[in-house]
Amino acid sequence: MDSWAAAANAEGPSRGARKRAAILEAAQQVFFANGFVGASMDQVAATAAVSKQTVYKHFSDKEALFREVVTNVVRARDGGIAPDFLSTGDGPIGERLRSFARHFLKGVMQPNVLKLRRLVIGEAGRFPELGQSFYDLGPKRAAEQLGDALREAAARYGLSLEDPELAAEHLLSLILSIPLNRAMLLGDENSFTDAALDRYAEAGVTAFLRAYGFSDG
Amino acid sequence: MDSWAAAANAEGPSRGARKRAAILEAAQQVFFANGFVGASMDQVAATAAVSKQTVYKHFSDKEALFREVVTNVVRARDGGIAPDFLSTGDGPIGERLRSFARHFLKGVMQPNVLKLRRLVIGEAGRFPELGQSFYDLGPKRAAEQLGDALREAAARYGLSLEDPELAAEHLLSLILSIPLNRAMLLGDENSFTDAALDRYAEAGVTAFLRAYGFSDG
DNA sequence: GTAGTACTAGACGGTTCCGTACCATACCAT
DNA sequence: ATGGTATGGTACGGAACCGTCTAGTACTAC
Repeated sequence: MDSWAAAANAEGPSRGARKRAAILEAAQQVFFANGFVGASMDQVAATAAVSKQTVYKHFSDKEALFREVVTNVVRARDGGIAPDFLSTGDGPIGERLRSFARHFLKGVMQPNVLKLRRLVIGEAGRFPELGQSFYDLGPKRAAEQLGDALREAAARYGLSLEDPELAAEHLLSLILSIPLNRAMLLGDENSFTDAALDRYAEAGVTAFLRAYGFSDG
Repeated sequence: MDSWAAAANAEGPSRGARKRAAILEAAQQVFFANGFVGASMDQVAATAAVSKQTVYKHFSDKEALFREVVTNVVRARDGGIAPDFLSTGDGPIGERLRSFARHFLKGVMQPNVLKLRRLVIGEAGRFPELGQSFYDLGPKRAAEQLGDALREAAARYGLSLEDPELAAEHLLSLILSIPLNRAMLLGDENSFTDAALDRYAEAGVTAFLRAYGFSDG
């Protein structure tokens, strides 16, 4: 009879879980648009089509909700970057890096990731631990994983990388620093086409290959 | 008798100008610490040791004061970067770039500049034109000026730079992307020593010279 | 069906904040 | 000295917001 109940009984999330998810998504939207101080709990409740009481039944207060939103998005973007790079097996280093760079840059430049980054930077004073989480699971992880991959690749090419993680950070800087910096300061309307991002990826990889002595291919 | 009045008559700023400056400095401090929404006008007045009435006599409202603070700091850091690079005359390109890189990185990583950047990024949605100003007078100008200098230098070395501004942005990325990214996300306590910054500058310039075919020296 | 839980809708106290108003006081040119 | 102006101290209206509370309603499990 009740298809909702049936679906819920079969496999769907419980009512509470559904409400909770709706609140988190609404809160993400509101916090992304207005920042922590600028967002109001009434606005979150209204956007989630939920009573304010329900919001406070799921999250103890505004700060807790904010932390949940941020760590939620950070975790969603988790999983690391290594697969992107390693999946292409053992082709020529240039193509592997270019493929990785395009994919990675597209990922980092997604609107939600940009909004999260702006939010975390803006609230770095109020929530230092969130900045730390973002850094550890984002740039830090990327540099570590890419550094490992670069060391292997360099060995295969008979090159010695004395500081693979620094090399990785240089590569990441060359790839995404230009568009990311622009996006941070100029807002979301001023976004990039995929083709433009690909050009930054290509140019960054090309410069990196020359800087670190990899023969292009 | 009245040394203040005498000084004021001789050369000092008027009383109004002094109050205005005090308000701007206090507002800078309060906005940097709490963001636009988080800062209160009462706090600004108290920090400036000034009545709130006086604040509103000099600045029409909170937004106007905020804009003044930001454009003020942006202008203070104006003057461009070209002098740093060009002043060293026509020595070897490697040394000129290393000297420039150390100086430039130290400038960008000053606490006030970092705080301003965080503030502008955090409020980019509310004040897009401030992000634009910051970008135009900061990264944009730096890339343009450095691009010009690089084109000249390349010509002298018999190299052809097909896109000097991209090369300049690559150099700037290599120099400051790593510490700047960290500083944005991890807050001010986690700051860098001058020696650490110098290492980033050196490593970035070294990578750049190899990437763009300049013989090091 | 029925008990128990989750939810809705709205009001409320307490607080904060913006921008203004009022009046007394300190400053400044003449 | 003195009149006019800038400022200090403070209170106030109006609004927003957080977190709580109260009653009534929908849903879920048994």
